[in-house]
Amino acid sequence: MIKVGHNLKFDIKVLYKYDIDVVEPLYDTMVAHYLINPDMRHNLDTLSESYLNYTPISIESLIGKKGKNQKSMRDIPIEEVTNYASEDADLSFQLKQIFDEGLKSNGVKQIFDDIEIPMIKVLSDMEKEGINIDSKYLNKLDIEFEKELNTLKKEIFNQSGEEFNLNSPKQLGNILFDKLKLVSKPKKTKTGQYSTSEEVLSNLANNHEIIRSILEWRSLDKLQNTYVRSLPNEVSDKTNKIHTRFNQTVTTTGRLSSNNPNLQNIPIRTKNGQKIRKAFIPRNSKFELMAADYSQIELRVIASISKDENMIDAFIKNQDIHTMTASKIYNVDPDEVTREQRGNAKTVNFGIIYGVSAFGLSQQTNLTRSESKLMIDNYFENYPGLKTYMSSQIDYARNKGYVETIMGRRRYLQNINSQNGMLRSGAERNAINAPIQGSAADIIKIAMIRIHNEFQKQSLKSKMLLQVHDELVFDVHNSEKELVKKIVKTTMESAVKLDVPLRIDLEFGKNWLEAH
DNA sequence: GAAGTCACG
DNA sequence: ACGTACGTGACTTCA
Repeated sequence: MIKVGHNLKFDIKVLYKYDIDVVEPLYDTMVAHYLINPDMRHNLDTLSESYLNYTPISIESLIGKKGKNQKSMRDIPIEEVTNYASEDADLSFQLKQIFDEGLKSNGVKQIFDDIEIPMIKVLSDMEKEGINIDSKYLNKLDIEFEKELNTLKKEIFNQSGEEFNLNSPKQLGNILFDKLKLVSKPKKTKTGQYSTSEEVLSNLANNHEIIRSILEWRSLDKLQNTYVRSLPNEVSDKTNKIHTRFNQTVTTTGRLSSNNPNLQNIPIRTKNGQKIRKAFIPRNSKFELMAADYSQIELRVIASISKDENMIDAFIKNQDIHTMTASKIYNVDPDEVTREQRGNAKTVNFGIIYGVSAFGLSQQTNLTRSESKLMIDNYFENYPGLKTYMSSQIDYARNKGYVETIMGRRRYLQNINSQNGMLRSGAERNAINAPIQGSAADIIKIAMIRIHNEFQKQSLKSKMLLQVHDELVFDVHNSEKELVKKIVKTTMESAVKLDVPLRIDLEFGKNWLEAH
């Protein structure tokens, strides 16, 4: 019997608490509408108004306005709740009839049936599983960070000659640019305030000692507030684990997002950041964490869909793509590519995925704008297939009004024919980026569904816990290490057939940092 | 609630 | 000539 609902993942998780396992087939109208138009809002009230011309009973009329006086559903007479809940079910059922048509006419029925609907149970299971963290360790880290922050704060106030609120960009801007007059023409934000962003401050690092201290204080303060102090508060009393929520209908490209807390932006790039990653641990001593991430998935996707022979060749030969790119654009032997050349090539490769501009590239490198332009021209001469592909994407978007991923997921581009040049070029960058980012999302979702199925089929103790766009994190029982490794590696690498191989890196560890 | 900033892919 | 990298979520300040 098919279960129709709006945001079924929520219902599934509630019912799970009462030991009720909701079995497929499922039909989720929130997910359906996300595929029909990912850019729009997908809440039931809005959809009901725009598709059914009906304004539902508001939740606020039942339990009151948001705030501390808001009642709970428990406090409401059963008759009222019944009325509200049945309307909810009815609306979702009515929307189904409409979205059935929409899914078909938009060509997204298959991705709905084969990817997004199966993902609901995969994500429900990941969320209810949760991940273990070492709160004691984080509390120790808090003390360590606190000491360092105090030292830095004293230095900063000494150097600025007065105390102020370091968290206030406004006050900081006044100190740096009015009082200390670090530059004659400070960069402003769009509201006219002095910009004190990391990007601006880094460029001033040699102008005054205070800058280094501020940058260090900023990054440490961020880590302390967002992770070290917050994560322990997110641990569930019932399970002793952190249960993030994976949003399936938020991004415009098909990626997931994660919140409450966000576990897709746990630090890794800095030394201090890595200390935080160490706090993510297996559930007990019989388990280890295992992380498996796709290597260069977005570049492999663009190589394959653009059919560019040079880029395909590099991936088939399993060469370092950034080194190969540097070798081509600087016209030197791969062995003679310098660190700087490889670094620049890497930036261009990323730029390609985002829809490069000479300006953007010059911002990200130490190249001038004209050097950047030469670099890009040179790039396209060496990867001519990419240039052709990119213009064909833009043409396609202009004609059809949307672009699509390898699995047919669409993104509509309202501004692709706009008279406003800025809006138009923004849409053009989306026309290039969305199919790449979105295809990578399709691929990892397919892998997740198959891995989840296989784990269930074999009744494994090991569990999939997290997805971070191109990475999956597992809690693996010691007795299943080899088996799980094989299932995950094979499934991820064979999720789809491209013109280039898909490769993954996979490691075990006693924490998330070690598994990376 | 918007703006600014910064953590991640 | 003009403003620009793609996609997110969380925290703090300030009007």
